[in-house]
Amino acid sequence: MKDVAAHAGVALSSVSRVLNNHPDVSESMRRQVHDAIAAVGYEPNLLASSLRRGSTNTVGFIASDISNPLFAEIALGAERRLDEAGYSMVLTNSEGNPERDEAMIRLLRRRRIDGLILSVADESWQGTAVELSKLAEPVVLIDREVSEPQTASAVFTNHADGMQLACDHLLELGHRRIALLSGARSLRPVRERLRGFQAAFEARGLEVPEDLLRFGSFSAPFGRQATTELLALDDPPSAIVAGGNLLLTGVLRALREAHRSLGDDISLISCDDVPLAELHSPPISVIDRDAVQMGEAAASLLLDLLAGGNRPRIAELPTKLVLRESTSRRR
Amino acid sequence: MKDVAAHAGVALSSVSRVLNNHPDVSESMRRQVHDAIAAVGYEPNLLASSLRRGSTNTVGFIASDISNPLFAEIALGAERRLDEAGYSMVLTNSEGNPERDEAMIRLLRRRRIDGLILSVADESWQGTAVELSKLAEPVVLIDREVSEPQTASAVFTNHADGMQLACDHLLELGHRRIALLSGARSLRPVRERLRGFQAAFEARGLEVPEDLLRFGSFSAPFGRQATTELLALDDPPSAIVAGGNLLLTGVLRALREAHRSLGDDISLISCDDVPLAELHSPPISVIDRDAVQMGEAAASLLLDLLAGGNRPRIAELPTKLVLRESTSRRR
DNA sequence: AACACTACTGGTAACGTTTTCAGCTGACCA
DNA sequence: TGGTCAGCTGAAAACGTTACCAGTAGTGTT
Repeated sequence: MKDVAAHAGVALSSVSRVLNNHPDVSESMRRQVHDAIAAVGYEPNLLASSLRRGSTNTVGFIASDISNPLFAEIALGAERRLDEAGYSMVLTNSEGNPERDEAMIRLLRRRRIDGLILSVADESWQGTAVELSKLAEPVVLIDREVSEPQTASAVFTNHADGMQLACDHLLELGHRRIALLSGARSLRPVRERLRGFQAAFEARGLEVPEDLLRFGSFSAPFGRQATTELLALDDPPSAIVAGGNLLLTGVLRALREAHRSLGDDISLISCDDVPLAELHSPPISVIDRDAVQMGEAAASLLLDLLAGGNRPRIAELPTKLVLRESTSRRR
Repeated sequence: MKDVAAHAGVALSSVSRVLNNHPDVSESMRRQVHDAIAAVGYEPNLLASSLRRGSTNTVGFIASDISNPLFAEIALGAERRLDEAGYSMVLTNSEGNPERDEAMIRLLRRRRIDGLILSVADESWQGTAVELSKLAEPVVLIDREVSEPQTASAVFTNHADGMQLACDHLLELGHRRIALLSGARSLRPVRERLRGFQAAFEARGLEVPEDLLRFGSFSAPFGRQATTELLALDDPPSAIVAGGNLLLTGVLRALREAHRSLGDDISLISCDDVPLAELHSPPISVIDRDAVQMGEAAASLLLDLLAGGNRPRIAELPTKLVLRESTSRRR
């Protein structure tokens, strides 16, 4: 910038004014400086600018698993919305590890991000709460409830509704032994889905098959192992609800290994629509939601807080049941 | 930091020395300062630090489509390796849009990243070359060849080999009318796969079925449309090779719509192993590669350049053919 | 002719670090 | 006793911006 100023024969501050298109700058000055910028090949230093301004125009996004297409879509939606508003987003990956969550929050805080969108790997992890409490900037949670920043906004999915619908559909088809595979109970979606699951049974005065509830992790290996165990029970389930696309792959592997015919021997509903569900034969029913829209909603809530809206807000997005051929009347 | 210094009754520079554990600092000083840091609740400002040091300890990663699990895995591998080396990675998404590539390179440059890993959306896009040429920091390309930074290292996949193997397998099964669906020719994998495809035919003295070659984009809609068109030909293909997981979903939709039975009416091989390929019925043969390893290799090459290795290097990773039941003898 | 006012410009002090340089102490040695 | 040296510490100058304040020139007003 000094070079530019010297080359244009003007003061440093004038260059700055041109760059930030401040109103108090004459047309001739503007031209002069722009010429000098081109001549010198000037490249602004955003570090210095951010340091001085006290804001980075950057928001952080911590995903718990970026290779899960669901999170990728959420990130996509958020980035689009933020981009429109002139913010840039830095995406990081905790790989489902709460300690990485901690480290990422700390790092982004020290990088002086203006805001944070995240979906923590474990809601009850203390370290995460500590790091978040040290963060003065606005926070938006994605499908998570944590104690610490009471000022945080959040975007929730109405998992309970979708699950109740799905479960009700299975009950309608005559299924009673319905299994539920899900992640750890320290995650909101897991608790909410369980709530919907129970509600469906209770609405009909039926007892919830507690022995068929499996809470482990949102991973393929867990889905496979849990399914194998369930199928080996004396009184095995006639229907399974898988709580996510990774669990689904595990379930399908286990079913294949056990030579069970989907939709025929056993009914299946999964959560979140992925190509695998649609293109499987038979096509698999899912409880779907709009992930891109979730990301957009999260970004909007954050932008609201960044603009000075200091009351935290909650956005709740719907789920919908997509029926395909993986569910059929109990034989 | 000033507060810390005041609280500890020492100089600013001493605090800095403690923080960067410089050798010239007494035990008592270290304790004093650490106590003050805890008391004051000091939080380092990485912007200031980076500005002064002239390095950010950050590398950028520009993916052309983060919701593609393949890129997500590459990013994962890269981030792990960089993390070990004390670098942090900021991930951005060009959404396959070369103009976003440009904008992202510019932004990261101005943020003063120490290095860049990227897979440009379009190798022949001028703007990208211009932005890259202005970047003094080391660059590693992922499966791309671009003119500009001659100093760039790159990690390539041996697509030609895998494709030749796949194609040879189909020829062996008696197929002659083999279609190839792929992305734009301005991408290295597309050219290389075509090369392997042609090589397989030429090795047997057969003519390449030029009318069955379709270059569009790595997207589901293109896969579907191209497949539909191919099936409607007077002399339709008896086998299809799909150049990626998104194309695959399009192909499968089109086949379903046309009521063709996979492996029976038509053979299919896809590129990159995804759960859909393995769990489809029948399971789909693929040309596979290790995406995580690609990311790690890219990071290693970059770290090498960052450590002062100024000769660009190329790493080539293998592909392997995984045969499943989507390929069968031509009837 | 003095004045106020607008429209612009230049100088300079921050922002929060790191790094260089010089200085101060005490120990050791001749 | 004086000198060298190691071990530590403090002061201050950067890094590249932005924002405040003061100033100047020109215009219009009374």
